Amino acid sequence: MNTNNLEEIDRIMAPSEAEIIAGMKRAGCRVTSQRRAIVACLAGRPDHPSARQIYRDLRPTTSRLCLATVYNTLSTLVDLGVVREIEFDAADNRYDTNPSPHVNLVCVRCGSITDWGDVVSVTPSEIRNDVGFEMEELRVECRGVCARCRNQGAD
Amino acid sequence: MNTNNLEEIDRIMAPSEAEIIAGMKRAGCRVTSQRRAIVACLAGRPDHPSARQIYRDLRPTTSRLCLATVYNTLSTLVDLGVVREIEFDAADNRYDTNPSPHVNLVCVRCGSITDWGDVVSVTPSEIRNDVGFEMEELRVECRGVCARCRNQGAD
DNA sequence: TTGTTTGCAAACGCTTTGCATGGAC
DNA sequence: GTCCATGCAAAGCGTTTGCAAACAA
Repeated sequence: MNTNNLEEIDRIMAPSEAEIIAGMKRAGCRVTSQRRAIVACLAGRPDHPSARQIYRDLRPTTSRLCLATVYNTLSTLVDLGVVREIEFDAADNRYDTNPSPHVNLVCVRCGSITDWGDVVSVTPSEIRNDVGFEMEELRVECRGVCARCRNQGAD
Repeated sequence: MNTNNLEEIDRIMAPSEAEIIAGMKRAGCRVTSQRRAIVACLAGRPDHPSARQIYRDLRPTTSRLCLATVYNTLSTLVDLGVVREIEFDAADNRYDTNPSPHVNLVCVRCGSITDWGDVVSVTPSEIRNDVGFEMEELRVECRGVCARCRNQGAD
């Protein structure tokens, strides 16, 4: 299987805003207006914004929001397992609501991160039997130049 | 092919201290005592130390060394293509002298990073034809618990 | 001698924390 | 009414930078 439409993947696999909110309530978290806005912002977009990006996007329309709250909320969502943290750049974490294994295509020029397909070549049992390492999560990051940047810069 | 002895991989694939020094000279870089010490420290070990770890290890035996120099030297080595930067944790970059494609086994308990095997499932042409993304580098990071930590903590 | 590299210290950017206020339950 | 979440500001931490001194070539 090789699904090559990333928006389709997101629509099928990623939890919706309502599902995330429901999960938070189930876990005993309080659903504040700020958290609702952050979840809506994250669940609705196909890219993988950083905490700062989310803050900048939300600030004009969200009353009473500070950056620390964005960080705290994202941390909560990561703990809930509904959001994945991508340490793409040492100085800018990105967040992803797509829990299925996939390749992150990271553009080194514009910094965009998009999803692509799935990865099945590395199996937990293979690694465990070999070196005793218990795999919990697989991150595949493909660094390069995205189509848009390739078209813009003549390189 | 599946080479499962990571030390063997390092010995075969990773450039030696002398090779790295030679490469620096070839590129017109000056070989200072600090740079020599940093290269020796990095080339001789199978793990993937951070800049701070290198600094701490070298400080007792290296006269006149500061952390900025470690960062500068590592940056130079990355530019030369002889060292790879691994953004494993948002607040602690790791450096790797193994240029061949492989899986980084990252232990979420002790922070150790070891190499494992090779990865061939994702091909640049496949991605290029699909979404126009020009792949330059593939990073595969497997997060989990290493054998030593599994044995220590009863989990 | 020349120009790169170093040490030092300060700056920088992202992230976390402490505490009083505010709001969800 | 309780207690968790927020805002604010300051601190924390890794990393980078500016500049004069040191040193490889």
